[in-house]
Formats: sequence, C-alpha cells, structure tokens
Amino acid sequence: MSHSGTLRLMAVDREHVLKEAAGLLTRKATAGMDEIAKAAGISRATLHRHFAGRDALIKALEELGIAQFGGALDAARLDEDDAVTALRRLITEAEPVAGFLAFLYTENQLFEGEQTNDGWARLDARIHALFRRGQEEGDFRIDLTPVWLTEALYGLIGAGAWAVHEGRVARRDLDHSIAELLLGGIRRSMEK
Amino acid sequence: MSHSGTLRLMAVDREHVLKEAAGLLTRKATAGMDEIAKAAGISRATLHRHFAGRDALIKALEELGIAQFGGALDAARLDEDDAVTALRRLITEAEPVAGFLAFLYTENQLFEGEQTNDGWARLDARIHALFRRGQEEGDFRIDLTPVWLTEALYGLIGAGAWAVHEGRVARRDLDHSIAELLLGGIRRSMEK
DNA sequence: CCCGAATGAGACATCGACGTCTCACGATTT
DNA sequence: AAATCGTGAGACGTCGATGTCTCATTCGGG
Repeated sequence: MSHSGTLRLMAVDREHVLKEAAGLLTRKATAGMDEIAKAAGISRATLHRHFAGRDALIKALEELGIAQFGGALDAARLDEDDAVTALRRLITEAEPVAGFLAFLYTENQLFEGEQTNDGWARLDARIHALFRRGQEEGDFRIDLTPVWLTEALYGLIGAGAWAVHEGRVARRDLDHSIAELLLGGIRRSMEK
Repeated sequence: MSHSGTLRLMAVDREHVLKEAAGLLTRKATAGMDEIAKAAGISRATLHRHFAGRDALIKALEELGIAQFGGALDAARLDEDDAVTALRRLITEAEPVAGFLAFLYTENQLFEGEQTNDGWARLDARIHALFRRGQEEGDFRIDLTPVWLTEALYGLIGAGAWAVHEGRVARRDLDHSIAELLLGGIRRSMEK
C-alpha cells in the first residue's frame, strides 16, 4: 500500500523536524516558526502541514523530551548496582539532553495555566525511587527528601548545561563535576 | 526648589513600581505592561512616563536585582568566620531574592545578542573569592573549580526557589536543604 | 510520458503587545 | 480663585509573529 508508505515517510520527516527544532530552540529559545523551518530544511508552509501551530509543535517537543529523558533513564539502569553507581550513570546519560530539557523546563513555566504533562511525573517517580533506594541501602543520607534531591539533580544538570553553553565549564568535565558535587558536596571530606 | 523635590518623589515612586514589577514578573514572567501597571497601582500611561519602554523597565529591574543580590552578599559578610559559615549565611540571605534572580536569569538568555551587565560579573567574583578562600583554608575540596561551584550554587538556589514555588518543598526547609546538600552532598558521610 | 501528491515561495489577514498621543480630572501651589 | 502638574482613561497607529491561502514547481509512481 502506498498509503502506509506515505505515512511512514511523514513520520520520519516529522521526527527529523522535531530533532532540528529541538536543537535550534535549545540554542535560541525565542526562535520563530520561520527560523525553525529553515533549521529543519523545509518551508514554513510545510512546517505548518506537519504541526497545526506553534503550540502543537511545543507539545510534540515535550513528548520528544519525555521520550529522550525516559530513554536516558532506561540506559542508566537505575535499579542495577548500588545507587551511587546508578546515579553516576544517570548523570552521564542525561547530560546530552540536558540543554533541551532546560528549554522545555523554562517553556513549561510560561504556560502556567495549563496542566503539566503526566510524563514528567512518571520520570520524576523513577528518580525518586532511585534516591529512596539509596537511602534504604544506607548509601544516601536520609535527612534530605527524595523530592528535594530530585529537584537538586535537575538544578545541577541544568546549571551545568548552561555553564557549558556559556563556555564557563568544559563539556568533558561536566559529568564529573555534577556527580562529584552532588554526591560529595563542597566540603572537604575527612576520609580522603 | 520644587524641582528637586519633584525628582525625589518620582524616584520613590519608581522604586515602588520596580518592586511591584519584580514581584509580579517573578510569579508570571510573561506579564505585559498593562498587568505590570495594574500590579503597581498606576496606569499604563504613567508606567511609560517612568520607563521609556519594556526594555528600559527590564534594564532597571536588572539593576535592582544586582543591587538586591549585592545587598545579600553584604549582609552575608562573606569574608568573616570560616567559609562554611559564610556560605550558610549567603544561602540564607540570598533565598528571599532567589525567585526574582531566577527570573532575571532566564530573561537574560532571551536577550542573547547583547552584552550582559558587568554587575553580574562583579557579584560572581565575590562568590568565587569565597569558594577560593574555603579551598585555601582547607574547608572546601580543591578538585572542583570556584567557577563551577558558583554555577552550582546558583543552580541549587534557583531549583530551590522553583521547588518552593511549586509547593514541592516547604519554604522553611529551603535554607537547610540547599546548604546541607551543597556542603555535604547526597552521600551518607562516614564521620557521623 | 502523464498524473497526483507534496513542497516551496509568497501574498494576505489576524492578533496581541507595545508605544504614542490627546483630553479631562483632581490635587497642589500660588 | 487661577494656574500648573501629575495622573487616568482611552483611542490610535505600529510592528512582529502567527496562521491561512493560492499557485507554480517538483518528484515519484503508474
């Protein structure tokens, strides 16, 4: 059937457009539809044929971000090994999508009125579980809640991505910087 | 001279308008000039009499933010006591203005083209100095750069303010949560 | 080779936010 | 009381981004 073939091609193109849009908006959050179209290598008209409007595009990007971050969580295998090792893997896997996530993060707070996508809550829950496991296994301190630890992780990943974007931190140091600070804190430890 | 008297009154009103604008924009970053005027209790016309336009208003807000954060740094007395204690004071003093700072932070990245205000660099330098002192005095680890520690501090304060705004963290726990995580990290310490 | 679907280019209308202007009102000063 | 100043209300024009539409072109399958 040429019909399903057409649909498949559309889907592929859609995916490609989304990726390009994500890359552009990560660098320039205020990019307009014309710039997004140009970045994706298509015309503004075709962009509107794929996505009903800017809102629909952002929604689709949110889904993409959720899927990508979910994939990072999968790749990090959060319930294998000890929680410290799993957290290190999480940071490594999340770093490539950190900039895009930061964009969606700030974009969400501009919607303000509408309900946030359930996908984020599900991702949050997986990270909460990691921190809880670390606490139960005695690796993590218990005087800070998993909710706060999750927020702090997001904050540090976002700050790190931004610092790299601004050239204040080298990308190759990022994983290590985030993981070491988050795990050990600023204080010089006695045990070393 | 009634002239200088008029100027003084204008300045006072200006200050008041700026404070109200800061409060509103902290809650709703997309607020328009009409909403800002209403929040300040003046008409849109008068708002334009005080500030040439939205850009000028944002610039003035940036100055206010720099002044407020600078005041927080002063109040924290960064070069007294040991660096750990000073950092704790800094977090406590910075927390009330964290939301507003976060707004300016995200607002700055939308300008993108223009140069950033020197004031931020001066504030950064003061915090760098605190971290450097902590390293030199042996309180802070030396494998993380003061630049990264500063970015991380900003990230955690911003994430904390947002978490409070979202109701995920209690405001009264914020200081403690930020300071403990930043200083000690997630890992359960052996020394306790 | 022919036909249809998808695309690109551009014109066009819409919409919201912004900035400017005018006018009338109230308060303060003289 | 008269003049002046600051203000509020609102109309008006501008501008950029968005969304829709048309039409010529191109590409691929039949």
